[in-house]
Amino acid sequence: MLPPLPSGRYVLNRPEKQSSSDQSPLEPMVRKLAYWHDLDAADRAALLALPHTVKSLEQHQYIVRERDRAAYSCVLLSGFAMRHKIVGGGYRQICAIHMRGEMVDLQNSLLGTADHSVQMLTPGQIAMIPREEVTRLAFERPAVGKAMWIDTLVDASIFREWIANVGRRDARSRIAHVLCEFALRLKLAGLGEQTGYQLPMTQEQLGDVTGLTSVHVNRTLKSLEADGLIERVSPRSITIGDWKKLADAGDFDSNYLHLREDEPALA
Amino acid sequence: MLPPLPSGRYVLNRPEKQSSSDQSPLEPMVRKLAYWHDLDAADRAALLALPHTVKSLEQHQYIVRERDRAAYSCVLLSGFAMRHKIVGGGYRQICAIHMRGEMVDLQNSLLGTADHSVQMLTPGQIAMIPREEVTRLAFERPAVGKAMWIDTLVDASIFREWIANVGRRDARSRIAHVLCEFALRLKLAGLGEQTGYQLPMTQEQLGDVTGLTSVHVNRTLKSLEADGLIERVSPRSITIGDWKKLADAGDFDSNYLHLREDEPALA
DNA sequence: CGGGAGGTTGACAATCGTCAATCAGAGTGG
DNA sequence: CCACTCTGATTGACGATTGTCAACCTCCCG
Repeated sequence: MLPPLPSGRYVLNRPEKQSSSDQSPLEPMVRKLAYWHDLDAADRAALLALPHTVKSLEQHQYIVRERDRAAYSCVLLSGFAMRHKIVGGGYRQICAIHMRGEMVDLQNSLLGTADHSVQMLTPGQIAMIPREEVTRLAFERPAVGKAMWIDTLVDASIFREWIANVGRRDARSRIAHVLCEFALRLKLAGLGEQTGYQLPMTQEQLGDVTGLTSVHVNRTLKSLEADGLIERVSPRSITIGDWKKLADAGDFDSNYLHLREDEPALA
Repeated sequence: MLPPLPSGRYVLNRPEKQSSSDQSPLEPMVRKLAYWHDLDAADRAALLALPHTVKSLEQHQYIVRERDRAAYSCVLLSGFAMRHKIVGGGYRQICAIHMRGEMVDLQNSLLGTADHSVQMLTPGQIAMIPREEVTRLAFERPAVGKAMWIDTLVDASIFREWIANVGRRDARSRIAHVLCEFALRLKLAGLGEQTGYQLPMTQEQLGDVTGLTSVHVNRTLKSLEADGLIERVSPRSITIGDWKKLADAGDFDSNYLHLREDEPALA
């Protein structure tokens, strides 16, 4: 028996009645996986046929809490989420930002207990898939399994880059670097342009991403703006005036995102 | 055709002649994978039967270089290795330390080009396995595949902890934290005790792990020693006098290592 | 005995955090 | 329509952790 679902509003889906339609809520996940590895029609159909429950979440609502034993794998359908850890003294470190189509806890479903929390940054929706269904499919269909494996490896590559970012870059470079990363990832998810986008987080959260205080984030953003690398008409809107200058300031090289070579974003 | 092997001294192995012996160089890898997921006799035999070439490496020799296209998956048989990234300004960040039995580039074998370098910290030996052999086995034998997948997920969990370590802890906590992590991991690999071990790196490298300068690492170690949390008879030897005090100082909770519950190291 | 790598120490500088006040905008209720 | 409130952004003054520079020491090895 699966444990009871967390509280919230639910929309039941009957995948067998809509799996052939591209309106399935799981469609963004298929698109993301197919980006990493070729999936044939049967692979895609099997993914769309995964039993799932769609749930609407409010801002700040938890998807996974540290030390949970997750029974579901969750796919983010809309909105933004973050992974974070709380360290001694009550400080928080955000170690990943997730957006539409990303599988939010493949990690927690194969491992026993969650080693960190996942929380909504904005309101949004998730699809909950029983964890055994995901692992079963991964081994029944090698193409699907490889795509998922690659997906976890790319996540790990981003973790490594973030270690370098908070470990060895100064505040200005850290901020510039994450602004570049977000530009490319939002564009890939169809949620923004490389030349500008809406930041889905506060300056305090940006501080928790970069290991800085919100005060210093604020000063650094202002300095980047003063030097003409970015523009901000409202606090959350980022316009990248000169990509090359921002990428230089952030020591940014998109290699670690493992984008496909036909991706024109590498400039 | 596989690309030519890098230069170095080689020892050819004939796995079919020794796969039933526990003297196979791949034995430490099997032990590590079996720690994550039950492997039956056939799984173990299939792992030991993987074609491989043993190679001796000197200190500082590279296993993988950033932007390489790796054709082999490497298993560390002896010695220590590190993953690192070079950031602008020539600073280096070490993002992982590896020891006996660990698979050093599952990441780089499924992904195209390496996003970081892997380099020997000490002299040692690796086994090189053609990458298709590894992925083939992972999907032919689900238990092996799951063990490998879990292995990459635990690596990712450690990356996340290191993001939090360099992002949100002060120098004293960072150093204490890595000293605790090394104690447990060295013990698990049978290379040390939880109460003390030989650190396989210089203070400068410890600085590259923690995002500090070697000077500050030195002062911090001295301070930990002055407070009785550790002892050092020689610069590289670490004796942990009071595990609880060191773990407290380092805000250390072994949950993220995903050790088995029967592991007595959790104290 | 000489050379080199790594460890140790001190003086000083700089980045970044802390504290605290103020400001701006969105939503709410009267 | 207008206080009122709350969250997040902005700014300044000051302090502290950590980096930089430079010297010296210690040990190992040829």
